[in-house]
Amino acid sequence: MDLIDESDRGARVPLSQRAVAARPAPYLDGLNPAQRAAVEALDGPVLLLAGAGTGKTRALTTRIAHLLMLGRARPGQLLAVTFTNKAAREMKDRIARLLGETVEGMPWLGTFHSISVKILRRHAELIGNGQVHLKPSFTILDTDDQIRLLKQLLSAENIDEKRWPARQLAHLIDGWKNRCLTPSNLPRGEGEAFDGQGGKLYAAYQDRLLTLNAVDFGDLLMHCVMLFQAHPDVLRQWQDRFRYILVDEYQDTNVAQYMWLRLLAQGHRNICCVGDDDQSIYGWRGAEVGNILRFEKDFPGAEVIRLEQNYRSTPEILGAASGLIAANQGRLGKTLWTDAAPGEKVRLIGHWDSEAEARWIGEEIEAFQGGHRAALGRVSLNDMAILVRASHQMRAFEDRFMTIGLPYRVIGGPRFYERQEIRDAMAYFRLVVSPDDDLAFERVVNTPKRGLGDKAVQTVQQIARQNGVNLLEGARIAVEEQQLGGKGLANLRDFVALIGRSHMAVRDGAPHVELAERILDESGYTAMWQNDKSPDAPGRLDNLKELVKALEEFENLQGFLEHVSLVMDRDDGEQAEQVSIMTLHGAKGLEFPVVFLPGWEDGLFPSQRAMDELGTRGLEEERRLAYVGITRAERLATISFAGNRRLYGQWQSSMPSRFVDELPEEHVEVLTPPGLYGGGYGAAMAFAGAAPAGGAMHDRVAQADVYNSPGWKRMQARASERKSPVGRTPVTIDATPAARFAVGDTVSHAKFGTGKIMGIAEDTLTVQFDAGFKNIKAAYVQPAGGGDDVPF
DNA sequence: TGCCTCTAGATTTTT
DNA sequence: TCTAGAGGCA
Repeated sequence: MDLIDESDRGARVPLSQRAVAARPAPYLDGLNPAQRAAVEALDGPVLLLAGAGTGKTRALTTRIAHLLMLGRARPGQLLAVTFTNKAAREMKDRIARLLGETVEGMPWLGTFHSISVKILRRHAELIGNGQVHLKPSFTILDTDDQIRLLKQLLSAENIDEKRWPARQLAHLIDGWKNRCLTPSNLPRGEGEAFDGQGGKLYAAYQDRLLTLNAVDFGDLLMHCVMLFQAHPDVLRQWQDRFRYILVDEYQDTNVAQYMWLRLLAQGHRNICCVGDDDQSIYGWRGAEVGNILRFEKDFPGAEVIRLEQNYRSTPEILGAASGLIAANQGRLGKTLWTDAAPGEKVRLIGHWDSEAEARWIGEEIEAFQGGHRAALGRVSLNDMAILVRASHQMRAFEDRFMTIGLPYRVIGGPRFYERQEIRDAMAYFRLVVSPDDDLAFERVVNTPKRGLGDKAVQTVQQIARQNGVNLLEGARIAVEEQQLGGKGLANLRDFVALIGRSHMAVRDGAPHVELAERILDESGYTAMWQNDKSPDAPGRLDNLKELVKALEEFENLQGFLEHVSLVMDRDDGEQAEQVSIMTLHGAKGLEFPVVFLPGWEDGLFPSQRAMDELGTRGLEEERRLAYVGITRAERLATISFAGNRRLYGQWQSSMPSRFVDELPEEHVEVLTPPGLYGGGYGAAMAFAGAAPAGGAMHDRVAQADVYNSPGWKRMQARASERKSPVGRTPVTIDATPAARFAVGDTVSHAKFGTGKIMGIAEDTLTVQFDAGFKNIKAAYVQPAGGGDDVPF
């Protein structure tokens, strides 16, 4: 196999290029000295320690541009690795902008996983267990497929899935793969996990994957490393190819990724890793901060360059973040500084409960938006974000914003290709393209319902096994030999015929977009959602349309499937102004002028579980998360905590986060919550002071004092006053602005489903949903069907 | 087979 | 409180 493209040959730099290199490089202008050093230190290992907001991406992309402009490497000889597709795309765009559109794309700029796929497809036949080996057309299973496969294995082994859930096994196996532990090199003891069966099940799972000609996400990296280790000739080819290696977010690499990089970098030794040990927040999924802390030992002679000038935040925000992170041990150490003008201090406020917190933040956002904070001027909703520790915190904000009609967007949530309808449709396409895909068969054979339940599938599986064929073929035999009962038989016949027909169409090169639509229509899948009355059915149909539209960009179904499992992202177009709500993890790499950080309470943040499971290490990772949160803010950060929080339907009281006390006082302004009077500091200070730094934190007496203060009582009254209006009579005040509705009408709402209007006040409706009474702006609901006249 | 009811469990998430 | 999954019943 010829790995080296013609264009890559000839390392000597032609005169013309040298002349080009001698020209002044305008893209270097405007870099600060550290950034410039990062760009120009081209040879040998380089560790670029880039603090938050220090122009890391700029340095990285300029470095790539510089390498290309100097003719040190051609685009195909640069390996640039990121963690997410989004980061890869961003980097590509920025390089294109730096160099003008003339430079051909960089084929090896991508995520660890997408690059690994490319490498693996070229050497698939070298991966195997002696009997079976991978074919270059292997499919990539996602977490869902993985779990279903493991469930099958567990039930085949008669393991009680209740005591030993497939999810847990999946997690275990992922962990092993993250550390490049194959079933055969699993340390003794590790395989004893999972009721002594872990190692055995892992081996069975890997064998099963091979027979399915499939790999999971963890395999992509692990197989590559194994390939490199077992086949030095192959490794050498790749080492030779990649003259320069660049790695983004190095602090997030796991052991497998580290080994992968080390093997590849041993060729030219030109590896540049960019990262920030203070922003390592993915330890729980295998990332090893140790990789970055150890860099200089791993790559002797490494040059370490620190980017410390921050261009994002005010000195107060930086001061607060730096003060907090200073409590962590074992850092490489950086001191962020800025020459930006002083701004506002980080604000700290305590609330009575999580509802009051959501209410207050909603009011603040409206005030900023309206320009009622002179210092900041008008702030667009797009420039404000709420960053939470756990996604369940989002609900309070969603409920509140829905009520007051504040537009928001939740970032995160299930990705486009993880949605049920997308995965179903994809399974149809997979099966049509490769009839061997048994997992796809199982997913769609009874979706929509065709009267083919567990029993029928079992029969098909049996027949397939007896005949040594795939499930689709097994189904064909079952139909032929009439091994199934009435309705199911006819339906299965149609199903098999449809897939067979479509498979032929794919082979004959039929137009794939129409074909895809036909598959979804004729299988009854589209009809299934059209007949579905639930409020999210229309959205699902839209998603299916979007999926079909995405197909247009590919030449055929195969090409699409190849891409989608790794690369497909939901690109929610920038539309109207909306506040962003997201998790702290999701916010990494983003920045907003105004940031709210709610829920700073011990147990929630830092999370109890992180501390229980990982002790100090967990606590330090949580602290880094806090650091990431604060440093997202450009101009104003507001930290808040609540004395009571509803968790799983129960009200629980909580103490302010220990991180609150670790904030350097000089950069923090303590706000008095609305409704609290007396004492300049107000109850927030008393509350914050109730948690002495370190040590015995849960001082019930101090807490009780706070709760007995008049201010808190008043807040409590306010809080309960706003709770559900049940028990009060809804009154119609003025129906004109919401003229299209009348009391008694049935309406539907994106989140709450259908409900009945109980009252109208200007443009706000009081609606009784299954979930209870809600006050909602009329614009957020749709009339739903004829209002039946059931009296309330 | 499929609908209904009950129960247990419940971070963070990319690929 | 909400949800997914398991078991019971038509």
